[in-house]
Amino acid sequence: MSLPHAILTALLEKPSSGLELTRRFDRSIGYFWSATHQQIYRELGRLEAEGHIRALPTEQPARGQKKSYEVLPAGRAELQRWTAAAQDPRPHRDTLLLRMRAAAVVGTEGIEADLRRHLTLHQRQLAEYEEIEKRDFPPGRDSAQDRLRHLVLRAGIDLETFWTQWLAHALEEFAELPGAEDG
Amino acid sequence: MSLPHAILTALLEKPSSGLELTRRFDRSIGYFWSATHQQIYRELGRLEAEGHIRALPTEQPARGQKKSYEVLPAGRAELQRWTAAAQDPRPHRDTLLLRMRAAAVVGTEGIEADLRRHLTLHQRQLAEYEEIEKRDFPPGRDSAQDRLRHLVLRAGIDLETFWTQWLAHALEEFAELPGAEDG
DNA sequence: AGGCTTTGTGCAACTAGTTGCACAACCATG
DNA sequence: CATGGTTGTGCAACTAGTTGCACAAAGCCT
Repeated sequence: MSLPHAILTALLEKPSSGLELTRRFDRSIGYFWSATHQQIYRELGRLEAEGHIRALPTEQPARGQKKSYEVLPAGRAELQRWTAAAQDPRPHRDTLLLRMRAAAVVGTEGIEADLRRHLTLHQRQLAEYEEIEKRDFPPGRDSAQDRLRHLVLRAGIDLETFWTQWLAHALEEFAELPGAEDG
Repeated sequence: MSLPHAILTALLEKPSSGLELTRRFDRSIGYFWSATHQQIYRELGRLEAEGHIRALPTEQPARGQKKSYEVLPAGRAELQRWTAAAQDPRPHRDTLLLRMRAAAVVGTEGIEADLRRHLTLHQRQLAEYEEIEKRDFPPGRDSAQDRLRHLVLRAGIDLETFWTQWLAHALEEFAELPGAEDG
C-alpha cells in the first residue's frame, strides 16, 4: 500500500494535476516507485474521497479539463505516520536473475543478446542519474532536505553501477564458457 | 508471468512436491523470486493442465498425500523459449527509498530506528549468502552450470553489500542532521 | 469549416500476488 | 485410543498493478 503515499509525497513537493504527476512519476519518483496514469487517477479519486487531498478550485473542472490537487492536513499526517512506521522489506523479484538460473539448466542459447541490451539500458540510466546529480546537487548545498534527496539519488546511482558491472562481468563469463552447456 | 518459469526451473533442478518447492523458494530461489505455498500449488495445477509438468505416479495421491511433479518436454521447451526471449526490466518498487523521500518532506521522526533494523536484516542476509558461497562454490569447480549459478549468487551478495553500505551511510548522515527538518 | 494531433481525465477488464482459512493424513504421547 | 502438533494440499476472497480503450477540450493546418 505505497502508491497513495508516493502520491502524497509528490503533491507535498508540489501540487499537481494527474498528468503532471504521471510525468513526475516517469522522471524522478518512478525511479523507485513507478505508476501508470490510470493507477494515479484511480488513486487520486480514493485519496480525495478519504479527505487526504482536495482538488484546487478552478473554473470548470469537467472531463478533459486540468484538475490540480493539494494535500490536506489529514493527508500529511497519514504520510508522516506511514513514513515512521516499521515495515519489512518487500520480497524482490528479478526476472533477469531468474533467467540466468534457468539458463544454467536449459542452456544459454539466446540470452546473451538480451544481457547486452540490459547493459546498455542500465548504462543509459546511470548516465541520466549522474546528470541529475551534477545539476541538482552541486557541492555546498546541504540542507537536511538536500542531503536526504541526495541520499536517495545515490542509491539509484549505486544500484545502476552495480548492474552495469554485474552485466559486464556476466558477459565476460559467457565469452569464456564452453559451447554446449545443456542438461 | 515468471512464477511458472521459476517453478519449471526448480523442478528441472530436482522433481519435487509442492511443499518441497515452497521450502526451496524460501531458501535459494526466493532470494530473487519469492512465492507462497498457495501461489505454488495454484501454479502447479495450471502447469499440469497445460501439459508442462506431470505428477509422478504414486500409490494414492489424495488430499494430504505428498505429490511430486516432474517437467515434461513441452515444459522444458517453454522454459527455454522464455529464457531466450527479450524482456524489458520490470520497474523496481522500493518502499524504503520512497519513505526516505517522504521523510525529506514530512520529517525524519521515527524512520531512523527502522533503517537500523533493515541494516541488521541485510547484514544477516549477506552473511547467509557468503556462507552459501563458501560452501557451494569453493575455488576450482567451474563447469558452465557452476559459473552461472555462482554469478547469480554474486548478484545477491553484491546487492546486499550495497544495501548495508547505503544504510550505514544514511545513518551517518542522520547523525549529522540538524534537529528540525520539517516543511 | 473539417479533420488531425496533443493534452488531459477516466472506466473496465484482466493478471499477479497476498491473506486467511479448511482439511486430510501422519506421528507422538499420556 | 483420544488429543494435539506437524506435514502437506488446496480453495476463496481480496489487493495491487497492468492493459486496453473511451472520450472531452484545445490547438493546428489547409
